[in-house]
Amino acid sequence: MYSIGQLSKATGVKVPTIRYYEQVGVLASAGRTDGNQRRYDQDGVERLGFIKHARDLGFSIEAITALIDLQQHPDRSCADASAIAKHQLADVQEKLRRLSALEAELIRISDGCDGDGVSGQCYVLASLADHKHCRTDH
Amino acid sequence: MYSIGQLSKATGVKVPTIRYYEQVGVLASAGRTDGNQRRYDQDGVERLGFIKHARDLGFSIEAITALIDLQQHPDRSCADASAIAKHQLADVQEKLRRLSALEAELIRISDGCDGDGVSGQCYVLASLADHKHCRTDH
DNA sequence: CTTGAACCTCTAGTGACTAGAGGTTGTAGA
DNA sequence: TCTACAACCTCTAGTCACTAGAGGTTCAAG
Repeated sequence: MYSIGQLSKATGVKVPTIRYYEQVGVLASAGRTDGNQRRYDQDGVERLGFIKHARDLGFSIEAITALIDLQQHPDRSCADASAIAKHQLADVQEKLRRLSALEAELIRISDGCDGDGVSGQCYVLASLADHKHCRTDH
Repeated sequence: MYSIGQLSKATGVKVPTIRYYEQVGVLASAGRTDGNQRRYDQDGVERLGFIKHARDLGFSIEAITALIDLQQHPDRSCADASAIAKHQLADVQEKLRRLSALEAELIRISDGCDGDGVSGQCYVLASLADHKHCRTDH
């Protein structure tokens, strides 16, 4: 059996975050000692590992709750799990697309000023003040 | 003179967001009518345009406040503006790096399951449960 | 002068935590 | 068995950048 601190070390998830996960219902409530402290078994370690891995991949708590629910019913269709993963992929790809445009613009802006001038002539400030400088849309 | 609604249309920033910007101090307080309604001049349009453009590029409100402060002093060195832009670029590039790794992993996970099986055999769920499936670190 | 769209302030909610206060429990060493 | 004290407990509030809604006031057209 693990205390919450030991579970935290085992999974790399901070103690208050574990309590938060329990509070919002993504992590099932742990058993308690007589003194009301949480105790976890190996199963608990695995469930939290699943959550951490999914969070690291950017899945929302809501999506993870749905995925865990599916995991609990091995006989159900996995169409939903597939859809959630594809949705998350689309989300990440959209963010990549947007960030690439931002990167291009920021490189242009950054390159225009090496910081040895004066604000009045600063290309960074001028670029931000006037969208027309921009090469991409964002 | 523009009312807050007209300023909103002119800049594409929502009315409550304009009030929020004023509240947190990134947008200077507007003049008021006798009836206490905000009124903006062309200068106000430009300042909000600057904020919007910078927000679209992902700069934090705090960074934008610093940039506007620099803009107000055209004789000051623009080293700080340059540093803020470079920092923002580094930030975006870090996010891009991370998201690219996530994308690769999510493609792998998504490709492993087309949603016509059963949860117990689902590659999506199996991958999330076990980090060992992963090709990249994240 | 009336109508109603647009304005005002204030509070609370979002997501996913993080920080801190104030109190209790578990466990190692004496 | 007692004593420290680290680790635990709950609860509230704060983070960021807004967004939503309540309840009341002002502006401008007809």
